[in-house]
Amino acid sequence: MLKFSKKADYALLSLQYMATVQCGIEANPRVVNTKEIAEEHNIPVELLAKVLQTLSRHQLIESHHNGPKGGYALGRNPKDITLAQVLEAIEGPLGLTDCCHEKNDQSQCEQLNHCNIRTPLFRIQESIYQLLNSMSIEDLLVEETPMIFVESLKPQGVPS
Amino acid sequence: MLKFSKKADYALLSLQYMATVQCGIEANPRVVNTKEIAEEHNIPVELLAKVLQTLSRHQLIESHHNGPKGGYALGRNPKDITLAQVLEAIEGPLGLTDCCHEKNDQSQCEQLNHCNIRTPLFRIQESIYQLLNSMSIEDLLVEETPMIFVESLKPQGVPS
DNA sequence: TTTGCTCCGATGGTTTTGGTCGGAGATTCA
DNA sequence: TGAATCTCCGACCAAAACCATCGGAGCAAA
Repeated sequence: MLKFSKKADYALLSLQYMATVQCGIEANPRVVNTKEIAEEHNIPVELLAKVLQTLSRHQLIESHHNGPKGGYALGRNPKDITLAQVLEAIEGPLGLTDCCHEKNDQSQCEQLNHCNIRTPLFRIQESIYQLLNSMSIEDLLVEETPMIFVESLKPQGVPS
Repeated sequence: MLKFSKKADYALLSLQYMATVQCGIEANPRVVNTKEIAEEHNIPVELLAKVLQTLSRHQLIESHHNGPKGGYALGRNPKDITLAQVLEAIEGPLGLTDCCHEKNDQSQCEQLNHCNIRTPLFRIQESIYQLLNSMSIEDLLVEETPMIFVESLKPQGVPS
């Protein structure tokens, strides 16, 4: 359950790779192209191209179409690119249920006219979003990422 | 992104409903049948039946096949049924990435032989699991539920 | 001018999901 | 006993999402 799409995986891998190239040992801000990332991680080139295009369209990376030396580079500091932004760009807004982001007021959700679980689920969703928004691409670089602390939604603790 | 399946929604709705019936105003532990839940929430009966069967198979609810007065009832205290258990029963184990629960050691994931994002993602996944495991069916009740009076013991018509 | 890149749209195949159907077994009630 | 009603199980189909591919246009550097 709650699986990322492969596109999302590819996006995260690419961003992590670009971050290591730009902020890693070699200090020169190099531009990487699609083929390089694809071969590095064994990803279909055409699909990865679409992923990178999407990221570029959302200003998460910058495209340098400079002919043979063109490619992509991070648009911001890795610290300023959160996982929530990446996933939202690739997979759309976070929504555990269908009735989350209804365009109109009570347009749909006609199936669950007696829906009593909306509010608790919204709270869970909000917590997950905070979680994803608290981690950035920079956090993917360090070997041992610090443990994430998530406050329990329940007032009192639970025996787990 | 990260959307629950409709089956999962139906499962949560059903469990919440059964909890209100059993632990609500009327103290008699009544058994509810599939049709009642389906009509209450406007869910296809056959699909809901499958969901309830799955929940029963995972011991989250108990089936009472007592002929015309048969049905389902919660198998445990609502406090002891966590959302993680429900979702895991319906949608399978939690796994953000494909390489999460590989059977063998390094069987698959040949695509991402240079995968550097595994560890951070595992931590996120663990946090989400803790989150889902910290909430129970009981927590779905405490909301300001719009008085789902169970006066509709014999649901006749769909309330528009 | 040629090469190699980004970019965009369209398309096909595969998997997942939502939903349906029919039937077997068990129990209650008349 | 027989009819009705329920759980239970497996198979099946249609729609949607997803993965992947292809072709082509535009642009900048060599």
